[in-house]
Amino acid sequence: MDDQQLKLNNQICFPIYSVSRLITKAYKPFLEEMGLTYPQYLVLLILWENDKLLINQIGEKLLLNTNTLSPLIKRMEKMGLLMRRRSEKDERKVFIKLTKKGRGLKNSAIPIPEKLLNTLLTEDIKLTEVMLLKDTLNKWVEILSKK
Amino acid sequence: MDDQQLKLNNQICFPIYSVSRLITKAYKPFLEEMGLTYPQYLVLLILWENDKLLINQIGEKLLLNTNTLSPLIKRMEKMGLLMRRRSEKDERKVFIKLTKKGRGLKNSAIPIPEKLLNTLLTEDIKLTEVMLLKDTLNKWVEILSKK
DNA sequence: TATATTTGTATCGTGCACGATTTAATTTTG
DNA sequence: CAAAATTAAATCGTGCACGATACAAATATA
Repeated sequence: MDDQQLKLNNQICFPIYSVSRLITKAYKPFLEEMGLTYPQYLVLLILWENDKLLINQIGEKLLLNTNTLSPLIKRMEKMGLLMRRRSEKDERKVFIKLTKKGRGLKNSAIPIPEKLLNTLLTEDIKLTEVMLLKDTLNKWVEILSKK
Repeated sequence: MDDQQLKLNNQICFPIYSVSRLITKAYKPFLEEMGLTYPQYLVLLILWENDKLLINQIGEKLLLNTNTLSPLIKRMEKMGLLMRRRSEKDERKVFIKLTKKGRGLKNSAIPIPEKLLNTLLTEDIKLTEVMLLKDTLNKWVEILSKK
């Protein structure tokens, strides 16, 4: 039976799934200092770039729906990182805005990308490879998220 | 403030995390026909290659611990895909073995890798790129899982 | 051979993901 | 304008992930 393609080593998804989890794990010590999970960190990254967003707009950027984001954002509200406020013009909309505390965390986050990069780089993983992978995967995100 | 590296587009982890979820989603229609989730499919891939394994051995291959695998495997046992049997020589060990049903699913799975590849390939994603990415990420798994 | 340590698995609690459904507000349409 | 359709967010249920802990069996050690 021609089952070579069913071997774990030949799968395309398995290494992506594993590397995703391994890199999230690599972030963990840095994020724990800030009391954040990785998805919460992603929400902050977006809010540091955009001061005021709807839940849907955050979802578009992270490719997550409200069934994931609503509870996640409520947890972040409870942590004092952000505020939720209903739009007055359209009561269906909920604007998300950082609190001072949420904005303040940015300073602690500044060194993280470089620290993470350093944990990735080894004899066998060069900077050019990381950058190439990043560009390739960003392209994939574009293509696959539109399907 | 030098915060370029904090922009979502410059993150290395975000595209990996997103592509991982997007590809898992691409598997979904094929796996649903078989009544499987993606992690369950991974367990089957391993058991199709190795008839009889300890939970730990499955975990080593998938980089998952028993706190994830134990309930997952119990669900698969309930679905009639595999059996758990305590070793008689060492009562701590639990051997996992496919049932006939679990072995039989392999035939339905044979076409999946090619189907999935076809949903990935576009004008902008060539086969060589997929293969290169797979090899790079497999190398990363090796390196990162040993840290 | 008791005791301590290690090993293999299971359990617990929390936080995502995500399909499906619900609810309420707004917009469109007959 | 009233009914239908759409939109934005929330909720529900299930299944991972994973740190921490528990527990029993096996092994090592004093």
